[in-house]
Amino acid sequence: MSTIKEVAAVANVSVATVSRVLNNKGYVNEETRKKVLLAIEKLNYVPNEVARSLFKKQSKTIALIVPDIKNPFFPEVARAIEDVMSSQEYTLILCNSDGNVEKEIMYLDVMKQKYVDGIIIVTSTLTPKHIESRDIPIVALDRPISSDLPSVSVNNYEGAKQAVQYLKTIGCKKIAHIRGPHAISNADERYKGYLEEVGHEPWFHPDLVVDGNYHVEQTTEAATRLLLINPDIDGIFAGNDYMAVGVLKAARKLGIRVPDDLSLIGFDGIQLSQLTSPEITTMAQPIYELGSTAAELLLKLIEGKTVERFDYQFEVSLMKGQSTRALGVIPFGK
Amino acid sequence: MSTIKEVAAVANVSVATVSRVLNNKGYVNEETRKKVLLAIEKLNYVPNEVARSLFKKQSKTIALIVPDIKNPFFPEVARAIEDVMSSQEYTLILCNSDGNVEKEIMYLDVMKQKYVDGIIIVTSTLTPKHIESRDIPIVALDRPISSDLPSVSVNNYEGAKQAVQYLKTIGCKKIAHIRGPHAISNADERYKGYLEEVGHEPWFHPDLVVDGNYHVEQTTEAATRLLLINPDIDGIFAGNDYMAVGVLKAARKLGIRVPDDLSLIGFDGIQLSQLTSPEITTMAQPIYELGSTAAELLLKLIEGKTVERFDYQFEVSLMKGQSTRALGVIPFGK
DNA sequence: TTGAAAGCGCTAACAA
DNA sequence: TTGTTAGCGCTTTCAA
Repeated sequence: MSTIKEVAAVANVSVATVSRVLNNKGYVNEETRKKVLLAIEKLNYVPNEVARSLFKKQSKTIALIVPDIKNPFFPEVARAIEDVMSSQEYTLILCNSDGNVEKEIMYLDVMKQKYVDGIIIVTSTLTPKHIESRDIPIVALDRPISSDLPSVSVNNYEGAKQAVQYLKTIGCKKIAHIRGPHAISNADERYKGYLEEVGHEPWFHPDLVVDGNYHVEQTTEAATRLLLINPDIDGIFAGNDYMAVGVLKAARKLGIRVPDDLSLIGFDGIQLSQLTSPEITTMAQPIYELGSTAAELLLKLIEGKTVERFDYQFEVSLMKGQSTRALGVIPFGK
Repeated sequence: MSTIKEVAAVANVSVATVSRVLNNKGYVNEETRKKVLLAIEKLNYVPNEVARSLFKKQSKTIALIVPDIKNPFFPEVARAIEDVMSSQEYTLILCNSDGNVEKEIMYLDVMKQKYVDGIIIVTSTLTPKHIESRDIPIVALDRPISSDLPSVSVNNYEGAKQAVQYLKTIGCKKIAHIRGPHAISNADERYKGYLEEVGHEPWFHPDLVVDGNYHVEQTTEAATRLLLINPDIDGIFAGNDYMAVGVLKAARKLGIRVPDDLSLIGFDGIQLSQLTSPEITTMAQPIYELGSTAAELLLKLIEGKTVERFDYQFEVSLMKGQSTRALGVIPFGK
């Protein structure tokens, strides 16, 4: 790999001149520019980004910290983020925290050491203190950290209400909820939305809410128990699509037909929801847009531009699959 | 962020001494070391990795180039790679190439510019020439580039044969194959394995092989047509689990019962194969091990260690799900 | 055992 | 319009 010095030597100019043509900055004679370009071509020269970073104190690199890239929600946002980043010549570092504070902090510090220009993080455990003390642009994704920190998420509460309303609309008379982890804000919001819609129904009972913990296996077990104890449940709102899959498995095992006997609605709109049979009706987040918005917001923060908004909250939309009864269709045998 | 200079000033020593204690290199008096450590503590100092990189010509960073992180196979390897990398204090850059040569080359060059220490790549289009001219440690994952370039993959041919043999074992009399893209080596190998097993059967016909192109929708359509034209097909070997999902959707649409009427086997063993109902029987790759092996191999290459092996080829193993008939069970109505 | 100083490859004052 | 030079923060020779 050749250096700017070598280019300068070949072109018979100073390194400053080479730097000028490289960055299109400052005056440089057209003749000279050509000479330099020729030398660059000849030596197959590309500037050393590390040296540039050292001087400029920025690396054209950002980090994405997620709990686990294997969770199918995250590859979708990661792809969106990488798309906008690479279009701006930025590079994306991927980190898996397992939702573990120590790992999150470790990554934060390592990234800072590497002069990473900014960070997008999905966390339920980090506090504003952790962030502010590190003074590096950060945007929270999926789960806001605090109201005065940049974040991109969806209206989980409203979305959950709409999900349950839809189940009511199609005629469900007893609706259960498989909820996500108590420590995660979006799971709480969705739970609250559910409660708001059904808490005052005569049939409502707290036992209709069970923990799925965002896991398929745990959900399958929990849903199996739930459906065994309450055979009259005819609607389930799963806290996310991943858990909805678990419900589907439980139903199949028990011989309960979806949607004939049981209507199921999920949340997220990840690709997986469209891969099951039946396809899962879900409250879809604009996942790609979440990622790209977070990326663009971070970019603005990095470039010191004033941002008009700090917290973006998108709405979710009903995506009808085959896991819910069609409107007005009376199920067999009822 | 404080610098080594400031630490030196506070500790009242030279920067060289600070560097020595930082790196545990060269002689340094126990007293002096303590002074320095104290200063470091006091200033909350962490060394600047970029400056280090510039000097050492290495960045403790590697890149992973995959076609698309949204393809559920890749998050699983990415996680494995990141696990071993982060345990060695390396950082992982993620790139999506969409299987596009131009993008692959672009990323290769950008990574080189960033002093990335090595690259793990999943590609069907890059040639040895592209790699060698860039002289940077590279290991090919999932798809070997050439026999003399480091690679980690599985025995696709053998795996495919075993898949088809299993379908025969459980009594399938007419077995079709949904194959992956023609340009991808592993899809070809799996196709060859299938052919080897059934090419000479009296019932075999080239039309039993259709293109799924590693896409769910395309597979659903192709499988629908296939099953409509050949209602006597009782076994399908899908080129990967992703496409097997498509077959499942087609079967459901047509009212064909899996596994009662049709036995289905996939390839890969991604998590998705266990999320469908029925769960898909598949030839499972040791995905995590593939990733971690690639990572370890790359690390050795980076550190200039001699490697005993350049091409790792793992075996796949049958993972029984519910998409294939149980051995010896005669299906209803036959 | 320690420090001075050169240098990694680049950018940007400043001077010419 | 161009060149000289200091400096980004670090490591490592070399000399003391």
